[in-house]
Parts: sequence; C-alpha cells; structure tokens
Amino acid sequence: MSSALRGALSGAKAKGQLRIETWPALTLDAPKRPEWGDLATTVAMALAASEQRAPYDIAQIIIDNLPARDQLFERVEIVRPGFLNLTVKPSVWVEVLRDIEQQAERYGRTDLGAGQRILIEYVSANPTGPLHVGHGRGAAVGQALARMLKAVGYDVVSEYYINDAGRQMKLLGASVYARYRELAGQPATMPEDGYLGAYIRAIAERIAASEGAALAALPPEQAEARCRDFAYRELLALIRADLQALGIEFESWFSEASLLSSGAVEQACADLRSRDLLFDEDGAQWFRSSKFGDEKDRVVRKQDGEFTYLASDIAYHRDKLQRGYDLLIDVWGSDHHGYIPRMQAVMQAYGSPKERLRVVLVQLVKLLRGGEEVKMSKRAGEFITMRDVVDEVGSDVAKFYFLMRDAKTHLEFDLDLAKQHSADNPVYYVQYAHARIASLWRVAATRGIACPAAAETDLAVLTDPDELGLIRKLSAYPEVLQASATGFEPHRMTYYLQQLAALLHTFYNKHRILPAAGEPESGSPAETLTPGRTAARLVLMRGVQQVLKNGLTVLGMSAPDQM
RNA sequence: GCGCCCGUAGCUCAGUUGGAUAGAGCGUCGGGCUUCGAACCCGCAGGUCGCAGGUUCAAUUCCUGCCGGGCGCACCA
Repeated sequence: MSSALRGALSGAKAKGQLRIETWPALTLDAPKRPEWGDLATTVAMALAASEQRAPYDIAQIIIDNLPARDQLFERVEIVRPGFLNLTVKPSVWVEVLRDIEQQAERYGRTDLGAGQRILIEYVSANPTGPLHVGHGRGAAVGQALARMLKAVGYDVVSEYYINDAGRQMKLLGASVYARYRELAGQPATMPEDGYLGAYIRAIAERIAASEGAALAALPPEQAEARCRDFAYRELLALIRADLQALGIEFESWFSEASLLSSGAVEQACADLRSRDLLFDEDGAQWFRSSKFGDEKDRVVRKQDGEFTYLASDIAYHRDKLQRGYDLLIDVWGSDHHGYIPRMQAVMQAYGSPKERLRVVLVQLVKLLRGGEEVKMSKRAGEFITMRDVVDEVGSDVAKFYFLMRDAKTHLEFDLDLAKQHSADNPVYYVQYAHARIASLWRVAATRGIACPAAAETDLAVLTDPDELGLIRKLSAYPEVLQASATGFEPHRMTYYLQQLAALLHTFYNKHRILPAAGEPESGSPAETLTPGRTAARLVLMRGVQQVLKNGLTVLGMSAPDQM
C-alpha cells in the first residue's frame, strides 16, 4: 500500500505535476472512524506548504497517479482539508491471511536490524539478597525487548552483570558472619548498613551446619570472607532460580570481580590516562567525564586505593565495546537516571558516539493488596519479593502486568486483581481468546470438519465488518512489533494483544463459525452459514490464533490451548 | 537550587512519534448462555487532555513559563 502511494508521488513528480524537493514521511495510518476508510494519509497537507498549492489539489494529483488503483482500492476519497482516505478492496485485505498461514510463527518478523549486534543488559542485581518486584519488571522489560529486537532482525545477546565485588559484598559477608556468631552464642556486631533480612540468618544457619567448625577456627577477617563466598554462591543460585520461576533467561553472565582480577579495570584506566582523560587530584584518580557533557568529573579510584563502582562500569562497558556490539542497551531502575551522562561520557571516551549506549529506565512498582499499598521496609528486611509475587499470581500474569504500562511510568500492581482468574484480568482475557480458538479445533475435529488451507479457500466471502476488522488488526501486527521493538516500548504490544483479543471475543460472540451440531439451522438465523463461509472463517480464526501466539511469545508469555 | 520523568473519565492507563467528533479496562446502572468455552458479549453515564502563553492550515502531541507529584544531584551501588 505504501509502495502504491510512493509510486503515485514519484509518478506525479516525473510528470512535473509536483515538485517534491524533500520527500515527506509517508505515514499511512488506520483512521479512527470506519467511514474514513481503511487507511488514511496526510501527505497532501504535509506537502501543501512546500508545493504552495491547496492540499485538496495535491491529494487529487496523488489519486490520479495511483498505480493499480482499481485493483487495490474500492474507494478513494479526499476529505475537507486534504485527508486522503483509502478503502482497500476486501479481496486485497484477505491476502493477509495467506501471508500469516504461510509464514506462521515467522509472521511479523523482519530483517530491519540487518543483523546488527546488540547487547542488552538487564536486572544485574547485587547478589546480596532475593530479587524484589522492581527487578521483576526490569527482567520482563529486558527480555521482551531482547525478543522483539531479535524478531525484527537484530542479533541480540542478553546479559546479566553480576556485582560480585566491592563494598556490598563485604557487607554481605560481615552480615552473615555476625548472624553466625549469634547462633554460636558469641558476641557479634552487625555492621552499620548490614543486611538484616531473615534470609541472612538462614544462610548463617546453613554455613554453620556445613562448615561451622572450620569457621570457628578462622580469624574474623578470613571467616567473613568465607561467609561472603558462601552467601554469594547461595544467593546467586537463588537469583537464578527466581528468574527461572518468572521464565527469564540470559545468554550470558558477566562477573564484575573478573574485571578486577584480570586487570581489565587497571587497563581501562591506563587507557584513559594515556589520552589525558584520567588525572590525579586530592589523592584520588578522576575520570574527566565533564569533557563529554557530564556535569563534573568523577572519581574512579579513591584515596584509599579502592576502585569505585564507576571504575568497574567503565571497564565493563569498554569490554562490551571491544566485543564489537553496534548498540548497547542497559535497562536500569529509573532512580539511576543521573548516572546516564557519565556512562555516555564513557562511550565517547572510548571513541563511540554516545548514542551507542541506550538506557531504558524502568519505574517503581507499587504493590496493592485489599486496595492498600503494601509497605516495604528494605532496612528491616521486610518486603514482598519478586518470587512471592510469581508464586502468588503465576509467571505469565506477573510478566503481563510488568509489561502492561510504559516502563518509564509508575506501575500499580494489584495483587488481588492479578490473582483473579476472571474477566478483570487482562492476561486471561488475551490467553482466553487463544484458548477459545484452540477449543474450536477440538470441536471441529469431533464433527469431522478440518480447517482448510488458505490457498484452497475462497476468502472473498469474508466481507462482514467484524471479519474485515479482525483482518485489518492482524495486518497491523508487523508494524506494532517494529514500533514496539525499536521504540523500546513493549507495552504497545500488550496493548495491541488486548485489542486483538477484544475483536476476537466480539466476533466469536456474535457470529457462528461451525454449523450447529445435529439439526440443520432452525429458527431465524441472523446470517446463513454456508460451508464456504465456515471454511473462510476457520482460516480467519487460525490467523487470529497465530498472531495472538506470536505476540504472546515475543513478550515471553505462553499461549495456552486450554485454561 | 539544578537536572530527568510523570500530570488525559471517579480509579488504573492507552493515544500509532503534529491530524478529522480524545479511547480502553475497572467501578456504577441496565441487558444477553437449549447451539463452536459466559474467564465472554451488548448498552447507558462519565472529559476546560494540570494552568497560561507561543509555533501553524492543524497541538493531548513540539517550544517557553508556572502549579502539583516522583526520582536524582557521593571518594555508596
């Protein structure tokens, strides 16, 4: 369709009817009202200024130059200022169903990304405790983005950065050791800012059971280190298990500690120093990030000789660049947004445009129960973890809720609502649409009716507005996928799926697909159901089912045949 | 104080990257299963798109300034 439009414009240009010095964006949108046709474009109005002609005249010129107009369009009209409304012939729409059948699970996929390599990093929580709900949202968003970008032709790797070095890990070890000493009846002091969650005590109990004697013999410093390593292994395993429960996978796990032990951090610093991007002041070492738009320079090595977390992040992102990625995506909690300028400075310091790093910010999740906000106190270690939520509502529901809203806005997550297997739950609404169609095949099979191949079916009988509405929606899927992926906005896909499901439910409720069992049609049916119509509708249903499944899959959710 | 994000129906949120009469779910009220799954559908009501300017054929959308809310401004991560 858009190529027809482009053809019309270039045809008009060739004939000298339009100048078209700069090509306008050829937007071809589905209008809001059915009487405005299937597709509408505003190019005539966009061109009015540069052509110095009335938009209406320009629209007329475009119409006159439309190639294959009679084959493609049923109706073409110009409305008031210069809207160009196109009504596509049903016989053309129907081709979408053949595409879907032919491409099946590949329908909607494109090679837009042309194989460009993307590294997307998400979650990356400290292995100092269980994942909280905010991590869950980041995980769902990160995975959905990774899958969608793959679907539109990028070569994507998803990675988890393990913050297994530095102060937080020391605190972890000290916290576990303190609990261990308490259990042993020895005097213990919990460090300031120590971890107070109940899981710390549980870890202390396990280490006491497995190597208590050895621990008692060690001087405190070594004992703490041992506790730290033990707790680290347990907590990393816990995090992996939590992610698995949510149905999130990573292709790569990257250790911060490995950057320190391999000397990569020192090398990254030396590299910066050789180009005068790192300097000494007040006994510390500073990254000259202000040279690249950051508001001030940043410490990478403290007076006490320890590297800051920024030093690790510099080395980490340098490593990502050295691995040859065209684009780096970091998914962060939005409270880290102030960190973006310095990381973009890092990009530039290593010779990349700052746009090579794109940060996707994810806002907080507010949990509700019984209409009340669930208060969390991280200090006291009292909070509902991501795992609690997954265990309570299920992984598909959790993911759908996490993806339902624009990631950069606060999300309200009503646990009571999410738990209901009812009309109020948008997840089931979408999945139910899929299951309903699956059920149709089961019924059809018992009546000896098979779903015919689209190529052998006369789809031109699909002329009902409800049928064409569904088909139009199906045809929009590839664009939604592309916009959702490249705009880093997975919520658009969840929204689309809800709309498609709504159309399906409406259609399903209003029209019959299979003939009634047993007796022939009795009473006064609103429409006659011929075998040909049944066949065409079965093909339509299969298309809807396929697209629902593709959409759910690309968001990381299941498309059940039964509920 | 400076910076980033958010203000759209009673509530939670969409709004296709400047288009036509601003949409959906929940909630309220009223209807619909002897026929393919009622975890569904249909209808009614509900709006100065935070406020005020500006840009143009056209602004919920872009710019500026206010108001309100969130977050950030470490030799913590």
